[in-house]
Amino acid sequence: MKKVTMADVAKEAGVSKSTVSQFLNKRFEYMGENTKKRIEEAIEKLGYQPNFIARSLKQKRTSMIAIIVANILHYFSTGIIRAIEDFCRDHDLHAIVCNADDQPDQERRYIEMLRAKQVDGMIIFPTGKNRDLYEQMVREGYPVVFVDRQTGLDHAYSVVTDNAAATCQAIKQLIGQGHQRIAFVVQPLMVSTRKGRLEGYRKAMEDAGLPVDPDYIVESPVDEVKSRLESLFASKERPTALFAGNDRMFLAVMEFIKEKGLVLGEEVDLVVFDNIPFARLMDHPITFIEQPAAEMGRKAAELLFEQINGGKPEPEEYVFPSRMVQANPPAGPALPGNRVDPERK
Amino acid sequence: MKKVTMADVAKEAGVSKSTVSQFLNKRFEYMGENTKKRIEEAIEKLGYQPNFIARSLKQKRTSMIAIIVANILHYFSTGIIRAIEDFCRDHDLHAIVCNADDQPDQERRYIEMLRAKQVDGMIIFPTGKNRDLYEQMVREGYPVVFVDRQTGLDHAYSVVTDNAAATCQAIKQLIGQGHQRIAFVVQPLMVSTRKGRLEGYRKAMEDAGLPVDPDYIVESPVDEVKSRLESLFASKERPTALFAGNDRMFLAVMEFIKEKGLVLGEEVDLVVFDNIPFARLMDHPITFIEQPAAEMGRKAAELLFEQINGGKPEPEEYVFPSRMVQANPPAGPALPGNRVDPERK
DNA sequence: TTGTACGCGTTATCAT
DNA sequence: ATGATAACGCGTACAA
Repeated sequence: MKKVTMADVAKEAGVSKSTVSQFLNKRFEYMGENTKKRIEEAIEKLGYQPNFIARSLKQKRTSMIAIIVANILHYFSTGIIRAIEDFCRDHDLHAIVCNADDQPDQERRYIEMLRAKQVDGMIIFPTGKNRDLYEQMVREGYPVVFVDRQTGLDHAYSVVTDNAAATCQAIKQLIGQGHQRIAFVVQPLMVSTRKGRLEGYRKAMEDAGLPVDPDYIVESPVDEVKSRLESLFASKERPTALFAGNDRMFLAVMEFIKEKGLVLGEEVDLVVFDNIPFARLMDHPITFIEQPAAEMGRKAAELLFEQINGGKPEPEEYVFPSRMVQANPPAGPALPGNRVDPERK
Repeated sequence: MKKVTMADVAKEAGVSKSTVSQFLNKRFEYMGENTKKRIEEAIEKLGYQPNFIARSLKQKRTSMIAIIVANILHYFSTGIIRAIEDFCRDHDLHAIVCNADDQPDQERRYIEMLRAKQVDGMIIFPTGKNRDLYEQMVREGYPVVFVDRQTGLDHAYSVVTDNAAATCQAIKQLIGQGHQRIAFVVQPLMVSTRKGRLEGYRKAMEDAGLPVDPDYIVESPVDEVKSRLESLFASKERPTALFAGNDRMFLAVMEFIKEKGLVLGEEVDLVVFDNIPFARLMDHPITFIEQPAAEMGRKAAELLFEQINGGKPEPEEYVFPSRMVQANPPAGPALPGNRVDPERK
């Protein structure tokens, strides 16, 4: 019940605290075989467990890093987290995960708390609204890596995907299939990822000489998407394809499609930025843009690890490519009625 | 860049460390207005941040609790975690999450590490294989709450659901719909939840006077389920209904159903223990058994909190009821061809 | 009302 | 090879 300390072990083994400390830190070079054994036995007998808190106080390092994730509900986030944890397991680090729930205040609270707790470094999915904090950390040389979203800061380490390029490619594929009215459904454009994806959409449309109708750009919180789509479908010519900005948008869009009784692959095609675990269960063709979460998480962890150990990795920004994944590629005829043959223009 | 300590603040403000400490702990009772202001300014000027590590060492409490989850991939787990985090936010605690990945060794590693890190208590989804460790913690009076699964330990706090009763009810519903050959698909029966669910299945079958054919009890790791079902469907009379032991089993079972081209609600009915976020997107009728994750998480956090503060909550075991949720209740005729009218026996 | 001095459990630096 | 002692940054009697 009582905490047993190094001093207890030392007394039990008939040696001094420092010798016990040496033992624990595996500095056996000058240690006699039998003192070693005596200490071992004392530890065993007393059930001694070292106190990390005390060690951290002395060493000024906690062997803990923190992951501050903007929203843990994204499947992509958990993929990154798992990769970081794997890295940590192999490098004698421990990761603690905090969920900002898309709220900048929470993010700020966590960052401040974690620095007070002396975590050795952080990997942050920035909400985007705490630039002053981000900047301060970078300026002070505190180890930090930004993931998924860009901060616009100089000399900040970041790991992101090619949002614009991947989206552009996917939209071009839709256009190639004959789609001309493509709605772009996205959460409020506060963060770099969403802006990048929109940019890719714009580029694809413009490259194809298609108009970018602002009405087809549905910028809305997740819980309002259905009604926004409802009005879009009521007031305008219906889009023949939809782009969902991430996995949570996808759920909302799917609910809309289901309630509306639309048939995917016939009345409407769908592209989703993000992969999801149940993609294979979908009964209809959908295109998912998959980001390499595992590689990204690993790279972020590596970058942080190097900084913690005093390194200055180069380069500072890593951009990973995404790839398209087809769920249930359509087997039927090439051009359902709602599309325009791109050759027949 | 340099860490600024209480001593620096004291010097800057021209007072002593203890006065600064009083200030930080809001013991203003006997403090002069102007010393107070001077300290405030000094803190501001130096950008002082208290060091939690040092505080923890002194106070023997870290204000951190740990959640050790058997497998974070379960949707149910994340629901519980979120509820615990909410509670912590309101009680000046911080929760750190560790994923044992269903591996008892990992669980053991985490538990030992976290105790060394002096976390104030733990909420554990036990893998089931570390009884000695669990028992030791309970015996030492270390604050701990077990969630989801039972340990079989006396005087251990636990929060679980009525696995047997809920399963029994769901199976009875299937039987009431005319099903007689119901396959029970579950991961290896190492933990109490799975055993409880099987017990509920058995009871429902026996109560209805139906045979419990061991071939219909498919006990298998997730990644082997498909082939196990394959052989079952090849060698025996096909089951007309399936029970999936949890959400991951559900994914595997659905893949099987899809590959096999079976039509849910017609050729086969499905009951799943666990709810999932995309239940509403399913195109076919499925019954989900939903556990009250939020309430369970909250209760677990409360039980832990009370223990940390020296309380001995009563009772020790909390059993929460689950409820059935229908996705896409069938609108069509009551008795498709593959079922037997229960009245016509 | 404020300051002094010690303890928390460990590691680091010297001695021995 | 091992031991004595001083940090680490904070909280807290107790003294002033």
